[in-house]
Amino acid sequence: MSEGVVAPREPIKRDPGLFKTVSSNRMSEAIVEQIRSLIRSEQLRPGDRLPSERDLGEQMGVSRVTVREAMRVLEAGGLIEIRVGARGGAIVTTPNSNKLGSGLADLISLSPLTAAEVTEARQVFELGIIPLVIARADERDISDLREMVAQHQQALKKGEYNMQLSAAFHVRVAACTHNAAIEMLVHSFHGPLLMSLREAQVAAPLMGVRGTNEHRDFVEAVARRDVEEAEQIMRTHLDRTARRVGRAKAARDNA
Amino acid sequence: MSEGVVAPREPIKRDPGLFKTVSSNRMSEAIVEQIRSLIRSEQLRPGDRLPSERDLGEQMGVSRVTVREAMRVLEAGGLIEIRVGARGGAIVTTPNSNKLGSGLADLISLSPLTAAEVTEARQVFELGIIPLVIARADERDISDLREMVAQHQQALKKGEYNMQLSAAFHVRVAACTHNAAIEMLVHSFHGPLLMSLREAQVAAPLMGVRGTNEHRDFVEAVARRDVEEAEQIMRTHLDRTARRVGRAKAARDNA
DNA sequence: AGTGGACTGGTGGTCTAACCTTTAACAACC
DNA sequence: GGTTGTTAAAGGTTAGACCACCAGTCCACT
Repeated sequence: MSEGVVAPREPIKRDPGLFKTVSSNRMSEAIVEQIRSLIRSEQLRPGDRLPSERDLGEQMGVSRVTVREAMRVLEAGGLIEIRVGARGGAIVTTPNSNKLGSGLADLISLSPLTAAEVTEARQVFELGIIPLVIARADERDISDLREMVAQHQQALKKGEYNMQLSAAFHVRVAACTHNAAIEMLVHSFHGPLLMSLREAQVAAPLMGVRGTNEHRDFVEAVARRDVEEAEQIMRTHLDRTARRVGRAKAARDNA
Repeated sequence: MSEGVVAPREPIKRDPGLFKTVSSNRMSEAIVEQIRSLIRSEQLRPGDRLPSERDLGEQMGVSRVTVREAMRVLEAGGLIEIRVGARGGAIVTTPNSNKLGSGLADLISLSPLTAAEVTEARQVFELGIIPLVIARADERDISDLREMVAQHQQALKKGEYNMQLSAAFHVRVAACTHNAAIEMLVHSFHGPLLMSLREAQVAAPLMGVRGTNEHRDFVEAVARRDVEEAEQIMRTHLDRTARRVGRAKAARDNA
């Protein structure tokens, strides 16, 4: 009797992402979504200025505090920039990989990822793009790279070579793919990584000489469209970095 | 006369980062920094509950509104989770790749990247990790993958196969590298991609059959530790996806 | 004529003090 | 024993006020 009738079924568990879970019933969140979608649909473009908090609140029928919370979220997400004072207000930012990189850096430094893991991911990626680099690098790319290497070797002689320059080289190489996503990823790899490698750099000042030489050889391999050689050089180059990360970590662990 | 005397020099431009630009003066930002550093230094650990907004404001000598803005920023950054109701409050979250991935997805989807670019980056990365996958996949990984493939083929028969399942497979493959950074990256690739592919999926219902078969073959290649074969299969698999993205874009452009 | 300084209006930043909504826990009731 | 109401604690929202900041304007003094 008690069993047969309309068994009290479990709440539906399948299709967990079906009902757009959404809402959270937070007005500020709704505002965030609205503005975000306006930006996404390009009805709001980088450089545009949003109405003032007071106006926005009035137009949307919410209080200023609620609008402000939405602004905080959008600002934290790097979508808008907020300026105070006359002619201030919220301004839609041009999304750049810097923002993305710094956001990434924050999350990475707070996440349980180790520098070794990130380095390995970077190795995989930077090696993987080499065929694309070689297939797509044009004259401009190659002459840029050659010039960059020359400058770096100059800087090295003056003792001004540093990780930033090295990072710039790797980013420029990635740019040879003419794929903004790849460039951006490599760019962000070199953000948090720099932080965790700065200590390592001090302990390994020789990196500069070998590193820049490898950069030079790599560029020439690209110029010759020699995939094998380029990969070989880059693999060696990145492996050394990886080992350095490993050593830095070991040193820190012992300290 | 008027030229020679104490030329009105330009304001000093060198050392642009000398005066540390005085940060923000925003109290809420100071609170964010304080709590963030508490989390970073592990004085606050995942699962810990922060004091209530009212208490926090009292302890820090600021109003509740200000505390709330800080909470919004921390929440947006994925550092805390906020629950309403009794025993609610701000809880330090365990940083997981989901949070990071969704943040990434947001930035990617708002940046001027095309689906094709992201897809290509994904191809590079997912192909690049295959040697690692094969080197490190253990028994557990392989049996998990086999089981997953079986489930997906079941789902396919019932017409319940979808992009989410496919994405889950690729993420599980990445997890075989036992590198959290790699897993996270692949995970985040499959966020925005899903969005841009949903339309494509409707137009290409056959994907499921071929796709799951390729998944199956790939897993067996991994089980045999056959790098060449695995790479070959995955390359074909990803190429088809890439072409589908291209077609979807073309269709959209024509519409 | 040119410069410096005060003024003004609009903007974000913060505060106060209230009220509403949601939720877990507990107590009371059937 | 299970359901249901109550309560207290938490976040969510509102309204109104005040302050700090900043660009532009204008005026007085040099």
